[in-house]
Amino acid sequence: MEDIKSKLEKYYPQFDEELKDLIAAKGFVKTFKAGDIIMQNGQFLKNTMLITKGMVKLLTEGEEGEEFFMYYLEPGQACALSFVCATKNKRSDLDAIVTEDCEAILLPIDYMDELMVKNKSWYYFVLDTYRSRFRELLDVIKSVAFHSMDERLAYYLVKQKNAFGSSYISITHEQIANDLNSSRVVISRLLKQMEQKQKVKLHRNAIELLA
Amino acid sequence: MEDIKSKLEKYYPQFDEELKDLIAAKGFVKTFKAGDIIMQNGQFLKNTMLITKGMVKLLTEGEEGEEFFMYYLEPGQACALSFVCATKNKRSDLDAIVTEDCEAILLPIDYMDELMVKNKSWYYFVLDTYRSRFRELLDVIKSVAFHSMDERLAYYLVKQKNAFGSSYISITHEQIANDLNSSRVVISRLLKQMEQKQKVKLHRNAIELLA
DNA sequence: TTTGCCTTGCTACCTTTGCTACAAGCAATC
DNA sequence: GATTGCTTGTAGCAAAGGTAGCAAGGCAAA
Repeated sequence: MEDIKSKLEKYYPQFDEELKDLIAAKGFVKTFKAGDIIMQNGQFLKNTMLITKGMVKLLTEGEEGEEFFMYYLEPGQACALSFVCATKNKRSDLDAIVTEDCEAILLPIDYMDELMVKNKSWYYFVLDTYRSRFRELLDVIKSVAFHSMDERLAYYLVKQKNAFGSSYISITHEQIANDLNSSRVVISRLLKQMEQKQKVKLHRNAIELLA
Repeated sequence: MEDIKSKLEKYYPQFDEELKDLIAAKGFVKTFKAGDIIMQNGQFLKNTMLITKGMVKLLTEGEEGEEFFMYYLEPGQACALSFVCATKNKRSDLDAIVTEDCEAILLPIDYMDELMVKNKSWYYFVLDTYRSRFRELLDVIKSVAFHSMDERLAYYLVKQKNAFGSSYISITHEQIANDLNSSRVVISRLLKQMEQKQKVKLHRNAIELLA
């Protein structure tokens, strides 16, 4: 239990003592391996998840199983969907896949309503999570609606760089194509052009962002 | 004041007595004309808006002023953005334009925090609004990410039909092109194809959805 | 009635994106 | 070192979507 509390102190310092104690008492830690699917379209959620380690990738699926990358969740962040769905026991709309071995504190959704009214720091946290996810979705919409593939690719690479904190991005062209719902050939083509413009340096299984 | 309360009873029946009384006491009614811009990108929000008449169109803007339609707000609905931005006094990300003369009850955002903790029916309303708007954004993303222009056009027309409750949609090709961030020629082309497939009947300044 | 504006239809043409196919390169394994 | 599989580079082609330009028709104000 003390274990949970120290994790909360590290990654969720904005929580007040009362909240941290409650989560430490009622929550539990769960770990996931890279590749695990921790949430799937259509599934019911029973817990709110507070990420404390690793990285989770959120994506949406098309009718024919196409994927479309939306955003990453890092330590200190929670899944907005788990709030949304929690309250009314609704199904989720997104898939969440672990990209780096991951650890999260799970809190049964039964406590949600009570916490929202009783604890101010939780209330602010939830609203903040909503706001940032809402914003994230808006950015996604803007990028697809207003930008062509080359711009989206550049935006995507920057997002990767920020998420993983390195200009050396380990990824294949194929994976990028999946995330952007494009095709491998197109991505390779555009990356070549970017390389000619000195924007990236291409390696096998990796891309280096220049400047 | 009684006026406000009867409007609330009609369009927001899920509110409990206490909440309706409070809104009646602290809120005020404001009317807007078609074409009015009631919220603009970058603007601070001072009030939460509960629509009681007319129709408001939410759209996002690209860097070069391109528009992109997202969804409509009807009586009984509130702007999720006004919740999001309210709490932390953040700027809005969307534009809201009145498409049909509109009336709304405005409630200063100062009451938001208090209401959330004190009033359950308000709390549920806010979460519900979040969920439906979140879903709406997800649908928008899916439609742009996975579907070609002809499918998006069909989806758009159905959305219009549902919003205005009529298969006879008063709109020009140019306006549709703006909403979908496409071009007039493309929309006219696709509409012609739809007409040949007996899916629509084209009129001047209007489109009739068949079946 | 005439004038002018807006809407729609249509043509020609270009760019972007996507698909198929194939070759070359790297890496791991036997 | 040969085999196998995954990744990347390229070429050729097709479809979708965007641009420019112009003509015709409707509608309304002068």
